[in-house]
Amino acid sequence: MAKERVTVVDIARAAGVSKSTVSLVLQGSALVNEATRAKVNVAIRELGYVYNRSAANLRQAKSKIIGIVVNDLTNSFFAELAVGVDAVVQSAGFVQFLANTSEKIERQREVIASMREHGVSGLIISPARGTEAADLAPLVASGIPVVLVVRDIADAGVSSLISDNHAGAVAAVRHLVERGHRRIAFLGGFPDTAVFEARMRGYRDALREAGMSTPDELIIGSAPSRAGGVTAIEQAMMLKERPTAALCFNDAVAFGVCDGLRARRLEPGADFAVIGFDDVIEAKTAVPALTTVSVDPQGMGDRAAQLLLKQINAGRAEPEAIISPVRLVVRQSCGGLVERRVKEISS
Amino acid sequence: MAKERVTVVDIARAAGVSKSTVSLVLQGSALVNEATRAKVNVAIRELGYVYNRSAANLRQAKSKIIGIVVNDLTNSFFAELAVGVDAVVQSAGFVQFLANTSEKIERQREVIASMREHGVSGLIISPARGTEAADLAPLVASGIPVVLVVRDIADAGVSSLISDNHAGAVAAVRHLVERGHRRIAFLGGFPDTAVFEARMRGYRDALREAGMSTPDELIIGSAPSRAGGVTAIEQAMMLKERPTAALCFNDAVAFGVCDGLRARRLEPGADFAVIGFDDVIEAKTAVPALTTVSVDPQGMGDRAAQLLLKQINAGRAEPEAIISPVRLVVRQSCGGLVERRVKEISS
DNA sequence: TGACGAGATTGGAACGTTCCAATTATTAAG
DNA sequence: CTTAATAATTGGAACGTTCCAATCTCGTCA
Repeated sequence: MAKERVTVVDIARAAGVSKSTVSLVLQGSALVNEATRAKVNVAIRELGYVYNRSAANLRQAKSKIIGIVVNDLTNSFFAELAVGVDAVVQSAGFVQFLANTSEKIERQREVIASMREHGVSGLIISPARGTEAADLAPLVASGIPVVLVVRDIADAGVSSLISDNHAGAVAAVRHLVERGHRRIAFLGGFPDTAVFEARMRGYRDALREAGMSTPDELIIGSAPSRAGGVTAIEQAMMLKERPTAALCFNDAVAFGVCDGLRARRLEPGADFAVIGFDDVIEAKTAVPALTTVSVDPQGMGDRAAQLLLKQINAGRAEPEAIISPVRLVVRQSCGGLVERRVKEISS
Repeated sequence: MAKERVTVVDIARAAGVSKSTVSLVLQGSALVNEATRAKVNVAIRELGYVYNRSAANLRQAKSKIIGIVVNDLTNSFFAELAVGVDAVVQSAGFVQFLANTSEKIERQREVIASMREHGVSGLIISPARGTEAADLAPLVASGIPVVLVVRDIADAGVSSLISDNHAGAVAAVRHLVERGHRRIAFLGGFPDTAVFEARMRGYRDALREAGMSTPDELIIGSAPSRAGGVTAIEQAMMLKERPTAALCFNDAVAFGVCDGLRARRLEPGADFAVIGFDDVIEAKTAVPALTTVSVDPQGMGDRAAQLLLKQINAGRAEPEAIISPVRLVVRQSCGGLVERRVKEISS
């Protein structure tokens, strides 16, 4: 039984008013009398009316849809980011298109086009590796607000929200130096990304500041995943002069490094210090709990969404580049707190 | 500079044809002459035309949007499920609305309503805890195809795709029994869910089949998360007669159980056998690699999307209840393969 | 009493597309 | 050369909403 669609004129007829009045109550206008508003509302409920946003946003240009495109939803950092965005966007009465690009530029192009066709009123993008300003040019030319997260793109002319990768890496390395480490590695990540570049620069600067050299052999790239971490630490342990500590590109790599250490019968925290980056949700509950640079993905999604909504409401806003502060969360994986840890667990 | 929207009549004028013809080339009709098609296409490119789907789907009822609502996107199982859905949905020319309910019924109601307003042509739902058939009634009455995943709802009258939880649990417990375990616990999960019920029943049936009793003290619920796993194993280790093995509600719990074991200086795999459920992506790379019942979330998302698309194309299809087969993937965390593992790593 | 203004309500045009029926141009058959 | 059939193209109505300008109904004030 293919039901006929119920439209505003149906409910207008049922309530004995005009469709204009119905439209007014739908948007909560103050112009309409309490009594008629009530009448209309019961008609709406009785007929099971569902609002047709396609029609509405054909008339007015504002769509109540925002798009979010992420490069790897499988990575829990991005999943949490999406959750953060979802929360604020939803409570602002918007709904989100979410698309996963799997780091494929072509896919990204397609989904952005598709989102434009659907009339999204703003876009949050965590760009795929290798995205260039030119890829976004038609989008920004159309005047749709865009917020880049996690990875910035030079000269794209849009807002961005990235974490303070340099400062985070500096803080992490300082901490390791204070703990007495002298051979500190930087493990994981693709060297051709801006994020890698920033974190690695922080690593180098902190070492230089401590009067230490930064031998290239201690910088070992890999896929930014758990599996990548395993291979990176294996490679590091092949060196004649092995490192005693590592700053990892991200938490996933750090977990992989822990796995790799255990495979060699080394206990992360006690025998080798490891620090991650991002502070994903598992970092706290892992054993040993991961010392990491907290980026708070959910909070970042939250802020990105706020920024986007602000720009949507403001019409044509100037691009802002926000650097999100970051803090080192010291837990057990970098050693030094071993006594406290044992005490906690036995209590 | 607020650009004027470019519409089909603009490009019709530019190409010297009528808007009807433009519409025809837009939908790739065979009716239009090659030469005019080409003319129209260059006009489209030159004017930077973007198709307005709102307008299109106001006229025709088919929307090219499907919705997916999940109860916890933070859990990588669901994130992977969403990725699986995204892949097939996208290559079918659809785009997905994704919403996260965080297990809140109210949130779920809102997002489903919102998706209906946006005219989704189908919905994949992993229902929040406590969802009842009545909650979905208005949705199914409207005739929109719905596929339930992961969690089924009795008498909802819609299709469902759930994994064979009972058979998976049976296989896992049989495996532990064959390895000589006699005290086997069931750890984690909320007891009031259908999934818990099915897995637990499989656990009981397999024990009974082996002529073993199933003391209630060995069944310990918790949040279905890593942290929940830690508390569950702690509780299990308080017992006078400790278990020597555990089937966990899901992989997240299993990881937590491993964490908790290590905190007690017990090595998962060697000193205590643990089996998970779901086979999330980290299960393979963890150390020890997790023995688990493989549910293949991405594949499940894939199949759910296929099923939904089939129903969308078929118009009004009969609800199907698909039980997705499941297999036990034996890795290192349940012991018995310890020698092989050492060999692998030293090679 | 008439004019005025505030408060409510309303009809109709407009948004950008698709679809139908109708038209024109082209070719083939008689 | 006419007619029929086929291939291309087209104008206009329709989809369900919003918005504007217009109207209607009161009560109030001079």
